[in-house]
Amino acid sequence: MVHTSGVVSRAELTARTGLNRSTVADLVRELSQRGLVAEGSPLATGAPGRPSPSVTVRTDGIYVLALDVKVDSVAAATVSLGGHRLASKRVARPRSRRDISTVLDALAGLGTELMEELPDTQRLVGIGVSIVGLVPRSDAMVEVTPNLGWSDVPLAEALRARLRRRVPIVVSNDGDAGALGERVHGVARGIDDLLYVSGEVGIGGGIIAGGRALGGAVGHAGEIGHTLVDPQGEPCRCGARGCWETVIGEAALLRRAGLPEDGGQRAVSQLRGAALRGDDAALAAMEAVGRWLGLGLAGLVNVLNPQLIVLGGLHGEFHRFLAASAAEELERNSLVARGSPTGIVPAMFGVDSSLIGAAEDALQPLLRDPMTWPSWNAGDTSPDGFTGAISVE
Amino acid sequence: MVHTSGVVSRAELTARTGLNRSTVADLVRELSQRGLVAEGSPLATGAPGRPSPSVTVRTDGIYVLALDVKVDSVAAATVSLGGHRLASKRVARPRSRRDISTVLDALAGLGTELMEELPDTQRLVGIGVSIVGLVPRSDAMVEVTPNLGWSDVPLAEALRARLRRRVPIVVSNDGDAGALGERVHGVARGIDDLLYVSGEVGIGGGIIAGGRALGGAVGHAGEIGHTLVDPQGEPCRCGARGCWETVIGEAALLRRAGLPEDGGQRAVSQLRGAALRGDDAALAAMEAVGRWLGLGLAGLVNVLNPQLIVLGGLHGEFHRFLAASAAEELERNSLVARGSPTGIVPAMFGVDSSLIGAAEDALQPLLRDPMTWPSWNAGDTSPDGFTGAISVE
DNA sequence: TTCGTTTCGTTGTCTGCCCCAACGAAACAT
DNA sequence: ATGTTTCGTTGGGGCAGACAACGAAACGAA
Repeated sequence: MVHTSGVVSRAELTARTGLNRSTVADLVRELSQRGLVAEGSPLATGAPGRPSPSVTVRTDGIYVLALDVKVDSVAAATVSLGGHRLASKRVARPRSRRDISTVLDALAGLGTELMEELPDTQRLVGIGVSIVGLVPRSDAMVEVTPNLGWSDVPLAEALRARLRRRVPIVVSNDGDAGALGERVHGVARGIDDLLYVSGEVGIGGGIIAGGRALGGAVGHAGEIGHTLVDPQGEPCRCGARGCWETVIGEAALLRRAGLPEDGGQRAVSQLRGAALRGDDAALAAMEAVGRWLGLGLAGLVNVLNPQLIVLGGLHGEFHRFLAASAAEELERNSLVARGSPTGIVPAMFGVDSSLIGAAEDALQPLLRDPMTWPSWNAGDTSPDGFTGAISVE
Repeated sequence: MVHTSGVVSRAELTARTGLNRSTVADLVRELSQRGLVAEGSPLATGAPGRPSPSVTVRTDGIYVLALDVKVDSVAAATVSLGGHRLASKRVARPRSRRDISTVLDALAGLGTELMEELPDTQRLVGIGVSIVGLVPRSDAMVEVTPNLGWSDVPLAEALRARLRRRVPIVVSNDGDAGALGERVHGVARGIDDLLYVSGEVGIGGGIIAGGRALGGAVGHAGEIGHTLVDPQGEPCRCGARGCWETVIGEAALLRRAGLPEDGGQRAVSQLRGAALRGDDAALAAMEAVGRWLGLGLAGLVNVLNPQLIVLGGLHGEFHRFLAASAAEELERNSLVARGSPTGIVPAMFGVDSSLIGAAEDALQPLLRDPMTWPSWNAGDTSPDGFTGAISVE
């Protein structure tokens, strides 16, 4: 709770947990002794009564490394409790290069660089990786990434060998991580039912239902880019025909705007400029993609009834140009949306939602049980650099 | 756990709960004192070691009344712990009659009739109602039932007035109830990720994800009948165009088979007969509907990644005729299904899945906390007939 | 400024849930 | 007949968190 809020009064913790004042005091003391939170002077509320001391996350105790693999770029960040990015770096990478080893080397290099910036007293507790591809829940083997051309990559192992840190490495799907990031620290804070759409070259998605990530039987849920919207549509990379991705993906958007559909980031920049200038073709392309976006969302809203739809990546960036037509089409085509108003908002973290989500994933074990986790007092640095459980995943 | 299993050994309860033997013994003793379970002689297992006594649900202690409103029929059942139907009755009703009061009178009459069959020692603890329509999570007001022509019906209140029993009444959507029923006592027992499709006049659905019902923001999730499958398709009752329902619903099936599309149960019977005889037109209709079924399922599987798909109602009945083509189309069109094999099976309870689910809903408060619930020993029958919390919903 | 009110932290006590260990009982295997 | 395995039973104990009483720290009205 302190992690998601950043700062909370102890009284508020009491109210929100439903625990007794004494219990909350005990817990806060213990967390404080472990170097995870700090108690501060009361926040001026203006309300009568004795003021309650504030509890703040410490950003100088522990941290996690977050890594992100997209089609056009890789990124890394060091993230502390509270979701604060201590440092963050994203570098473009040529789309054509399919050599896995090179990508992983670059990624690990980025991560190492950022970790070395931090003082020795700050301790790494986990590594979270988000990648555009199917990631099963059971292990860290990435099964298929149609948009990268990879398959069956033991990502966690490969990164462990390069990073040489004895901490758990968790791998998750780009869409799932984005949803998590936006829910915990972004625009969807506190929202229990949300749909996150990450539009890039392909369309990914992440679903949070009833406050929990929807993973499905093996963790493959959320592949919303491959829902059918037009049985007579174009063939898709996935083998089917008329997938949503084929009408709202980057290629479709560029093509409609009269730009080269494999133009990559350059073409997207051109499109952005054109749209901002009010160029007719660009705006028409946006509007048309917005309609297909809304049409696909209508089906998803009927199935999932989310409270909020968060657009990440491409569609988040172009939210202002396509949200209106998407919302209109959603309203027209969704029985559920008519009875349960569903907002469509851009992601707070832009392309970095999944990076924040990956960090959150890596923090999970600590957050789930901060008390039995080894303590990170500045004093007791173990020679090994890591004293906790050494799990592979 | 005893409720879902019917009979379990105490040792198995220990293993499955992770609790201590002593604790389990205590709990079983208390449940037994409350008249909810009975301890029996050990089941012959043939394994070495001291045999463990069996624990059975008592079917003569408490019961719930389950009610079900479909387009063509209404049904009632009295259901005990363990999901045993003590009595059950379904009556057809003319589809044209839209008079709400008449339907509710008939339904309440059915319920009263079944309850009066039971001895006075058996105590009613709740009433569960399933209905084909949108039911918000927050209250018992049924918002819209496109297929019945009702809107904004205070169903719980109306039934309370007719049934005159002071127990909680819970109302839920037909699809959600069906999914629950099949999961707890039917073909999907113990499966944590499943999609239930109830094909009738309209197509309803129920989703269980991660072991919990997926309700969405206001409880409207699972309206899978209105996902888009063909933007150039026919208009649907819901206001959109090309909904799944328009190509796999009863009307579509009958039309393809050359039967009157509003022929109702009679026409469906004719179709069944024709299919069983091997009539070409009937089989071709089944096959075509199976293809559309699989196509729609492909999208849903991509989004939800269920472990199992349960076909209820019409499609459950005709499973043998359409499952093959549906499975083929699913495999072809779903990226997720290819990596995570997804079975398609008919519902165990046929049209009554939702009836069992409604009963399960009504049992929930008792199951959630059987210890603080008032005890139902034969001795302490209160004059009022109900001693527990008197909640409206 | 003073005093009542409100809200909160602190401390000691207590309860309920569950674990644990030792012992004996009831089955199977040899 | 004896060892092995699995289990129920009993008494003891630990721990999280509730509860109640007291004092402290703010605000508002006189």
